[in-house]
Order: sequence, then C-alpha cells, then structure tokens
Amino acid sequence: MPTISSRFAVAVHLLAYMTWRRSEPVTSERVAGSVNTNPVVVRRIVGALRNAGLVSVQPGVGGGAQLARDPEGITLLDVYRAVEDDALFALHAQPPCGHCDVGGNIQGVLQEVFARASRAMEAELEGVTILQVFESVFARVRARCPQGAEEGALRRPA
Amino acid sequence: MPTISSRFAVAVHLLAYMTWRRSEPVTSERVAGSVNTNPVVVRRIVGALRNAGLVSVQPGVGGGAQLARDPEGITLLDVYRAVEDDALFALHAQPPCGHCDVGGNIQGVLQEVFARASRAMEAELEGVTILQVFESVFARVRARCPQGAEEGALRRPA
DNA sequence: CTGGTCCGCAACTACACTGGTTGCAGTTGA
DNA sequence: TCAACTGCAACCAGTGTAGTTGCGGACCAG
Repeated sequence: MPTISSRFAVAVHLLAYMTWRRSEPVTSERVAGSVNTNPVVVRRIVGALRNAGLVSVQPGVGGGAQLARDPEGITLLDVYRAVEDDALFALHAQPPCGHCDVGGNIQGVLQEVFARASRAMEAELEGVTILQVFESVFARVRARCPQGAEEGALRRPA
Repeated sequence: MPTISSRFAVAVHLLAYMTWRRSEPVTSERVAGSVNTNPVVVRRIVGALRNAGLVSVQPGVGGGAQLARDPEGITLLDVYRAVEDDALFALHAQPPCGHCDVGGNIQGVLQEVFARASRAMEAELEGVTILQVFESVFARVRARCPQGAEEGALRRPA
C-alpha cells in the first residue's frame, strides 16, 4: 500500500533499540521481539544498515549488532538511503509519445519537480538524528510513567 | 519498486495536454496516444481527477475531458491527492511489541517525523501549478525548435 | 576441538498493487 | 437510429513486500 516500505520504520526502530542497549550487541532474535517480526526480517534490514556502515555485526556467541557510529551522527536520511533504494517518484511506465510536443518534453519537466520534492522530504529526514528519536521515545516513557522511568530501567520486550 | 506510482506522472501529463487543447474536450483515445498507454488506463486516471473536481467529462460524440478550473489554480498537490491515496510512509507491518518501551512508543515518534517529511514534500508540489508545467514544456519546445514554435503549432501525437 | 550461539543467504509462500487488456452497458449528439 | 464516447467490472502478468524454513559458516567457551 504505502510507497515507502515499513523497512524504514523498522530500521529506525532497530537503531533506537541499539541506542538504548548501546553497551552490548543486540541479537536479531531479541530485537525481533521488540519489532514483533521474524529474526530473518531483522537480519535483512540489519544487513542493509551494515552495508551503509551504520552498524557493525558480530557472529557467534555473545554476538549481534551494534551502532558503528554515535547515534547523534546518524540521521534518518542515512537510514532512509540505507534501506530504500528506489526513486520516490515514478515517471511513465512506458516512455510517452516522442512525436508530440507534450509527450516529448513532459518527462524532463517532471524530473525537475520530482527532484525538488524528493529533496524537500529528504532534508526533513536529514534534520532528525537517531539520538533524537531515542530521546523522544524516552520522553514518552517518562510522560506515561513519571515516577520510575530511568534510562537504564526501560522495559525490554517480553 | 516502492515508489509513488506513475499515475501521478500520467495525471500531470493529461492535465498539461488539456491545458494545451483547452478549447476542446480531449478523448481518452487521443491522449492515450500522447501518454503511450491504453485508453482505459487514461480513463481510470481521468476518473480520479473528475472525482477531485479537477476536470469535467462529457460522454458521447464530441465528448471527452476538459479542465474544470483554470490551470493556474490547479497545483501538483491537488493532482497528487487526487490519484495517490495512501500515506507516503508505512509504519510497522505488524504493531511492535507494546510491552517494551521502545516498541510501545516508537510509532508515535515516527508518525510525527513522517508527517513533517510528507508535508515538506507536499509543500513543494503545492508550489507548482499545471499552468507552470505546461509553460515549462512549451519553453522546452521553443528551446529545441526556436524558429517555428507557437502555442497553437504544437505537434499532436501521431 | 567440539558444541552451542549467532549471522548470512537462498528459496519459497502468500498477499497486494500496478499497468495493461478485453468486453459490455450506458450516455450523448448528429 | 447510429456512431462516438465514457464508466466499470473482470482478468492477466509482472513485481515488491513480509514472512518462513533450512542450511552453511563464523565465532567463542569450555
């Protein structure tokens, strides 16, 4: 249905989770519990984040994924580009008729407009870091449960 | 390819074509030649534009679609909303685990960020009118063929 | 060096959306 | 009445997504 797949939302979720558990590697099985999906789905997305240099992954006992950079240095645009590789706007499925003046020139005009609109969306994502997302999540926890919330006391998935 | 479907590009194409041939109704068959697709595909998109009040359609001999408003009063955001009804960003396919603090609060944070990014993209579309698109197309025609190009002399599809 | 823990990848399924196509009913105007 | 249109339903092929299973391989502790 939607145009930007849920991979982006899940990727941000994973990185926020790693920010919280920053001192230890996070296994795909554990974080899959938080995301409520299959560990393989998590590993696919973690693989994209690894290819983009955002996380580092360690196999074996005690392994898992960890942030490869400070969370204040990872923007949502970095995450978006890591997991979504297609252009935001599609041109005509078939190239339009080049013999008429509208068909022959509309795509060039559209490309300019589409580029501006895509860039505007990306600029908004670029202004938000993973650390800010994590802090917003933490602020919501405190708002709901004002007495006991400390960063180290966040609840893990069941 | 999770992108904004080509319906949007085709819809802008149709409206630019109607701006050019503004004095007469445009049949789905003729404009399908310019777009290089099937007349039924055109009618589907024209139907969405009609539902949004952007064009008026007349059946029967000599019928077709015409702009229902001045082209300077139709923005690309109007067109986008007419043909694309899904949200730009998807949240998790399955709701995340509500028992852990990250899973229980990440979606609210994401919704805020997604709304800002979507709005930034839409604001860019809102700043462009169909008339501007048509004039950009016409400017490209003149740039390619400086001697003979007049608005009334634009070439129709074969 | 062996076994348990973890990742990576390939393959497969179910589902949904898109663009394209055909067929047909209904409306309109000459 | 007839021809030219639209509107709509149905279907197809192609493609992307999320989910799932299975297996090979890397790593570390004992």
